[in-house]
Amino acid sequence: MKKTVTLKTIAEELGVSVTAVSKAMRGEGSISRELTAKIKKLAEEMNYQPNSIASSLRTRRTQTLGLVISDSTLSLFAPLIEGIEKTAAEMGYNIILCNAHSSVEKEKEAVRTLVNKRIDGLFLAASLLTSKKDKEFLDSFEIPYMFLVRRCDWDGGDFVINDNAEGTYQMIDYLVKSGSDKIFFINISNTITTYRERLRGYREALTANKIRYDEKIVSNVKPTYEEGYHAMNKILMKEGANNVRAVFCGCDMIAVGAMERILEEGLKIPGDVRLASYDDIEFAAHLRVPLTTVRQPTYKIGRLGAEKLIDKIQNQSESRINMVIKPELVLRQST
Amino acid sequence: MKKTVTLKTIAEELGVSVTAVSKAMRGEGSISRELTAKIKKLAEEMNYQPNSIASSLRTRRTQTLGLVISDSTLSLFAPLIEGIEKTAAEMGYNIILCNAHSSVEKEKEAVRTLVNKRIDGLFLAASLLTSKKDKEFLDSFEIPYMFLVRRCDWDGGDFVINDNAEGTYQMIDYLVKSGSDKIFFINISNTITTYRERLRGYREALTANKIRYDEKIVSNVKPTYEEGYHAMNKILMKEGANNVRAVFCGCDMIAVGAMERILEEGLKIPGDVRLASYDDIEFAAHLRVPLTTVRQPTYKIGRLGAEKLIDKIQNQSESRINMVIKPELVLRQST
DNA sequence: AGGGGTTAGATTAACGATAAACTAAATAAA
DNA sequence: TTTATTTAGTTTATCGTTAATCTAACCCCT
Repeated sequence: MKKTVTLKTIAEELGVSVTAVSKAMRGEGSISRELTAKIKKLAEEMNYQPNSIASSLRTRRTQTLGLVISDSTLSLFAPLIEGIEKTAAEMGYNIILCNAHSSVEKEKEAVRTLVNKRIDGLFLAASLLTSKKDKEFLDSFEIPYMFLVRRCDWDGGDFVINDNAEGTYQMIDYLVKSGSDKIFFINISNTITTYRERLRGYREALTANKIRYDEKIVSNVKPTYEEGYHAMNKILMKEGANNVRAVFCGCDMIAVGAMERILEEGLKIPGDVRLASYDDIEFAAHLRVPLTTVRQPTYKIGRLGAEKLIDKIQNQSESRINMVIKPELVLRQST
Repeated sequence: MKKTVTLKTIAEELGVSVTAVSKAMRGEGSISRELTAKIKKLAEEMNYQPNSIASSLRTRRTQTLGLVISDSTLSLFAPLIEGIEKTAAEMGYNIILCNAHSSVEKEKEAVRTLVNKRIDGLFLAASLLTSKKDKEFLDSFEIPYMFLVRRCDWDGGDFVINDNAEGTYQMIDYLVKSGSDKIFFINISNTITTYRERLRGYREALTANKIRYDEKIVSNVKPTYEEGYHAMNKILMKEGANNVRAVFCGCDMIAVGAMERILEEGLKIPGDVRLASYDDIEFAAHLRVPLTTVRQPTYKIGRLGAEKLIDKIQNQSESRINMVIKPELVLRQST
């Protein structure tokens, strides 16, 4: 085991001070061109690898951000992660990724671990720590944090989300205007705060179109294929296949399950049943029936979020970041 | 800005040494029950957050692993990442995620950055640094590293992959035995070393079934929807729609593009064209036509890889890890 | 009573870097 | 010529831990 090369190794070799080497490597302070060149050359030759840990301890900066994904399978968030990682990398930051597997306790644990690793900032994606009592917990660490995809329930927090009520409103409005008046709604479960905004959009769109809200055709399930499938099954069993003409799902994963069940029943989409949902996951265009859906621009949310959080870290700005991105209807074959 | 709470803060408050507090917090060494309790209580009250950076500097362990994804969009690797992250978390490690966006230089840069952050080990997923000349580069950092999904080209490296030749062989063999003798092959591009193994499986299966290998019906494209679509387009244009009866794609993303083009032509799958591919991505069962494919168990690869690498780190074992997982045929509607 | 062993904690010295303060020489300004 | 300023470094202290050594008190045994 040969000794690791540090600034000191280089300094001794050249008979200069450690500080001189440190400054030369960073191109900071006043070190002559010649000495800088000599130092860099030797560092290269010795394959010197700066120890970011030591540097971080001293500077109190790690150039690392935490990203906690809480509530869903990772694959739905791939574009979000990609957006965050890309932007962060461009700005000189790395990302530590944690998955909380839908557990509040795991999520808190992840936050603690990340804080202990002295991340410069934290992203909470689709977090479960959105209720007011979580604010104190998050604030206690005194690091900047930002919610993505799902917003916090208190004012003054930073977040980047899409306008769920608006997106749902537009979709329902479109469905009604194009001929559907009874729209079954398989919403995401009410443990996910977003469910409320989507429900609101649904109700407002109905009201605007003078259709009475009927809670008997609204259900709530977890955002998975299986639950979508079963929810759809329940609807078909209860209502009879002929009486289901339009279904709106709270997210694409649910819609994929519902779609499977509808096709299994021998029904045509959109001929017999019109099906729409929310998110626009990557494969929405290539599903059994290409899916009409509301696009939630997760990649963009990631990029914007990262940009803003890093800006905040670097400029210690106190300004609130409350971005609500307009969603976009994507009409495909399923309606 | 109130002062941050450190071991020293606690030690002074209680009039004991910093070491005593350190030991008590870790439950190591000999500190009395009473003092330990007192220390932990105060730490809790002061919301003490251990500084892992300082600890890492001293212990030369960061409990952090690097994961570099090189060559494809993140979403295809979501299960892999999930597998790695989950296992790592269970064993007390965090993951820093880097995306090299198909650039060798970016990948090297990512490795350097991670090494500088003193990760305890490194995963290279679908790496571009698999050729022999990259060995020296990777070895120079003196940290354990492991290839996932795509193996290195030299002996003695650690990797967990699936048996690409075997999987392809089985699929082609199945296609032939079930009636197809002319199987178009849209393989992944030859910049991806895996292409060779899949080609080998293809050829061996043909040979075993006494079919002559015809390089004119084999093409190579990047693993994207667009390139799959265009490759299929080229085939249809050149051969005429009636002369294409079976297509095997080097990965599912290519197949999704090819499928779209085939359906666009008005051809039925599998009636007119049988379509199969490799990977079994999450949505393979829910595509326009549910896709017959070879399952590459990426989640499992992630879990196994993480387990083995961490074991290696913790026990400083020198044993080689060369795991080749048997792939599995998943037969669906498309054939 | 004296020696050996344990227990509970304190002291000291790193880990590898950087910030802050300082110095000596060179250069510019008055 | 004298003073101020810049340049090119050095010295010292510190970031927050932990490993290694050490000490004092206590216990047990013969």
